Formats: sequence, structure tokens, C-alpha cells
Amino acid sequence: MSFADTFKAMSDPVRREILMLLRSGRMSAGEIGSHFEMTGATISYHLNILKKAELVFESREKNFIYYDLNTSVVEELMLWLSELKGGNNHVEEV
Amino acid sequence: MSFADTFKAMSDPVRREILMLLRSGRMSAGEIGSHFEMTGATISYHLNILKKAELVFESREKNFIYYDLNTSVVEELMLWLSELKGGNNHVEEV
DNA sequence: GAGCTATTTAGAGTTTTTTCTAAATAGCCG
DNA sequence: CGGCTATTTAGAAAAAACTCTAAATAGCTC
Repeated sequence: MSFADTFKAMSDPVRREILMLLRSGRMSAGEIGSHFEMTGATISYHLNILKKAELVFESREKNFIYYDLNTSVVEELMLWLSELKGGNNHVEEV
Repeated sequence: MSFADTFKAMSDPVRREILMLLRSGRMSAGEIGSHFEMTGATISYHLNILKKAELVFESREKNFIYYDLNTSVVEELMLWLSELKGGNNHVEEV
């Protein structure tokens, strides 16, 4: 999905925490859920948003679904921020 | 304001475009508004969110209010993303 | 296949966000 | 001062996001 969806996905604290959890490796939906005081349905909702933003990808194994962090999209985000920060084109200095 | 507010502020496409506009230097609220098909009131609303997130700061001059990008907060955001991406602590590799 | 476990989907309720119009504030300039 | 310009604030309406409960799907394992 689009760049806008990536930012949107990152804007929720629960989703950011999920991403942080995944830093240390793949985790099943249930495992992720156990870190929050929310129903599995809500966690599933958040995972879906992260998945659509391509910030995570899933892999099915037995009857578990594992989620993995997709660092390449994080890098794209950083690139955008870097442009924002460093973008000193257009400056009218002499 | 908090870190969460910074992400929230970045999550709206209008606000991201405002930040991008400010890359090339300070701009008055009116000038910013002229780049969008929205009322001044709405632009003011967005500017206020950016200001609370410390992504921009204002300086008053005559009866204009100029807005400037605050790159240091952008850097903080990048730092967070960098931690997310690079955080390979906790890995159980052998 | 029956029952179990893991997870998602559907639908509804609540809260938050975005936008507008109208009115208020603030400072300039003649 | 009086009017003008620039911008914000207030309040309301509409849209989007988040969360829950209940039900559905899917793939084990016995």
C-alpha cells in the first residue's frame, strides 16, 4: 500500500509497540496479543493495518500465524524524514 | 509534547505537505494556506497540531505569523526508527 | 470427523479527527 | 480611531479510527 498508510500505521501507540516487540524476532498473533490488555480481535485489527502498510509480513505455520518486522519499509520512512530534514534545496541564500 | 504526538502529527497528509513546504524556509500561515484548497481555519488547526508536536515553531512579525520547520524533532523521529530497524538485541542466534 | 486451539471477520458502539462557517482577536496603516 | 488584513478560536457536522462481543474460518490432533 501507499506511503500514507505507512505513516498512518505508525501513528498508533499499540502498533508501534507491536513493531518494537517484533524487533527481537517473529511472534505469533497470540503471543503478541498477550502483551496487551485487549481482545485478540483488536490485536488482529492492528496487525491487519500493519500488514497492509507492509510494515510486517505473516507466515503461516501449523495453525499459528507468525508476524515479522519488515525493516525495508522502515528504511523508506527514514529516507523520507531524511529528505525533510536535509532538504535545503530551494534556499535563497547567497 | 510527547513522542506519540509527533507521530500523530506526521500521520496526516496535509501536515506532511506543510512540513515539506517549510523545507525551503519560513512561511506565513496565509502563504501555507494558499497551497491548499482548505479554509484558513483548517490550516490553522493543522499548524497548531504541528506546533504542539514541536515540529514547527512560529515567530510573529508585523501582523503575520511565520512558521519554521524544527528539524531536531525530525531527527528524534529518525532515531526511533533507527532503533526499530537496527534493534537486533534479543536475537537467539548461535 | 469431532473437538480444540489460534486467529480473523462482522457489526455495533464510542471516541477521535478533520473540516467547515461564523465570530473573535490582534496588529497594522491611513 | 476606524477600517483592513492576517490569523485563530468556538461550535457543529461528518468521517475515520479504535475497541468490543459474537460468530466464522482454518488447521491441528485424537
